[in-house]
Amino acid sequence: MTKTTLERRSGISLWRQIAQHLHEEIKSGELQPGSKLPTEPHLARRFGVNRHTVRRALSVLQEEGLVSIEQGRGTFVRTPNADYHPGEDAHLSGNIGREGREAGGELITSRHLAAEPKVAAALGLRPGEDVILLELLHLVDHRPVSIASHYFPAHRFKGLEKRFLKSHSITQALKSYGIADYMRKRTKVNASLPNSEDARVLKMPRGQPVVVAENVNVDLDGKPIEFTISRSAGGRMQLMFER
Amino acid sequence: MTKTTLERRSGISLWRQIAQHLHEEIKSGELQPGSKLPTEPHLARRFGVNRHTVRRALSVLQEEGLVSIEQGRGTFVRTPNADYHPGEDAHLSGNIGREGREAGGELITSRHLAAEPKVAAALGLRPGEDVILLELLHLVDHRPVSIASHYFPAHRFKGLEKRFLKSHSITQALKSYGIADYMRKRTKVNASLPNSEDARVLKMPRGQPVVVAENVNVDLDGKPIEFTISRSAGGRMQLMFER
DNA sequence: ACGTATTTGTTCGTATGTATC
DNA sequence: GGATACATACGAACAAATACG
Repeated sequence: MTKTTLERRSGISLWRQIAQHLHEEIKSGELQPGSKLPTEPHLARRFGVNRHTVRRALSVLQEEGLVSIEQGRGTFVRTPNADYHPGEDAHLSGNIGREGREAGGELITSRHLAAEPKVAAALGLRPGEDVILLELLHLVDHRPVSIASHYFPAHRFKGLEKRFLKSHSITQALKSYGIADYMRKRTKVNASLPNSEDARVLKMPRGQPVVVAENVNVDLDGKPIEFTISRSAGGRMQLMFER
Repeated sequence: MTKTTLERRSGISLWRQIAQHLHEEIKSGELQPGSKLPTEPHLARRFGVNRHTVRRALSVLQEEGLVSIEQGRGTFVRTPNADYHPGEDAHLSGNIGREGREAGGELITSRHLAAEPKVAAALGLRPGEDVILLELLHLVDHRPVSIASHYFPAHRFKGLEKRFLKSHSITQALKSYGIADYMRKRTKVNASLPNSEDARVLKMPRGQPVVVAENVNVDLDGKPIEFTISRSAGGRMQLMFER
C-alpha cells in the first residue's frame, strides 16, 4: 500500500482530488475492468483521509459510470461500454427532412480550427485540415433549448462566417456558394450529461441529461458539406420526427 | 416550523423520505419556483435529523433539477422547464421506417393495466381503459441495449400476449388480427436518467442517461394501434435515422 | 470599505445497520 | 455464525461564499 499524498488547502477539495486520481488510474488501465478496488477503509488509509471522503469520491466515479459499488461485496471497475459499436441490427432508419434548422439562432462563436478525427471523418477530410465552426444557441420563448456546433470544410466555404451574419441563416449562406439544395444524410441520436459550458449556456443543472444529435448534410453530389452536433436540454425540448 | 415526522428503520432511508417529501412540496406548488427553501439547519430541526441527512436529500433534488444550491445564499426552487411545449419551429420532421423493431427481443413482462392519461391520449382511448403492455428487452451481442414498453388497446387485440409468444414478433402477432401493414406516425426523442428498475435491467449506472423515444404506430386507416416508449442506454447504442 | 452574521461546503470522528462471503 | 464491506446517521469543527449593517 503506497501512501498517496494529496494537496491540502489547495482550493481543490480532497474528494475531488481522489476522484480524479482514481479516474486516471482506471482510464490508464492501471485498474483493470472487472477488478475490485481496495476497500473504503483501505483507500482512506492510502490517501490519509477519512472514510467519508473516500466515499464521496467513489460516488462521483459511480455517477460517471466508471465503477459499480455493491454493498457487502466491494467496488468494481465497470466494463466500459465504449467497445460496443452499434451495428445494423441496432438502429432505426428513415428519411429526415431539414425543417427546423432554418430557425437558426443566436451566434455564440465562430472560428477556424483543425479538424478533430471525428469531424474530419464526417466531412471526408484528413484530421487537422482547416474547418469552420459556427456555434448557435437556439432560443424558444426567450429560453435556451439547444446548442448546435456546425462544422464546414474551410477550403470550400471561405468567409462563411461573414456571409452567415448577413442573412443569419445557414441555408442562405450556403446558397451564396452555389449550394442550391442539400440533404441530411445521417442522424445519430444519443444522450449524455452536459459539460459545464453547455450546462451554463443552457441554464440547466449538470445532473440533467441532454439529447445529442449528430448529423451530416451532403450536397446533391453526395459530398459532405456540413457536420452538426446539437445538444438539446432534456425535458425542455423534444426532437420530433413526424410523418 | 411544523415538525415533520419520518419513519425510522422503515427500510427507507431518512434522506430518501426527506427528498420525496420536498419533491412533493415543490411539485404541488407549496414551494413556489424561485422561492428560498429553509436553511439546512432549519430543515434538520424540522425533520428531526442531522444536517448531513438533509444535505443528502437536497443533493438529490439538485440532481433532479428541482432546486439549485448556492453557497452562502441558500437553496432555491428552480424555475421548471416543463412549461415548454415544442412547437413547429422546434422539431425535425421526416419519414421513419420501422426497421430495427423486428429484431424484437426478450419478453420481460406482459400484462393488462388501466391506461394512464399519456398512454390513453396516444392511443385515442379514455384514461383508465384497458390496455395491454408488452415490455421487451433488446439485446445486442448478449448485452442489453434498450427496453421498450409497447402499449396496445386491449379491446382490439384480445389475447395478444399469447400470439406474440408464438412468433416472438409484434408484426406477426398484429398480422393475425388482420393488420396487414402499419406505419410510424410520430417519434419524440428525449433524454432522462433511468429509473432504478431500468438501470438494473440495462446494467447501467443511474447517473448515466438514457435516450427516451416515444412513438405511435397507426394502421392504414390512421387509427392508433401501438404506443411505444423505448429507453436506450446512452453510449451503448445509438438511434440512427439514415437516408 | 470593513467586519460580522448567515449559509452552504468540507472533513473528521463515531456508531450502528445491512448485505455478502 | 462470524468476518468483511458498503450504507446510514449523528455530532462537531472549521472553511468559503454571500449578505448586511
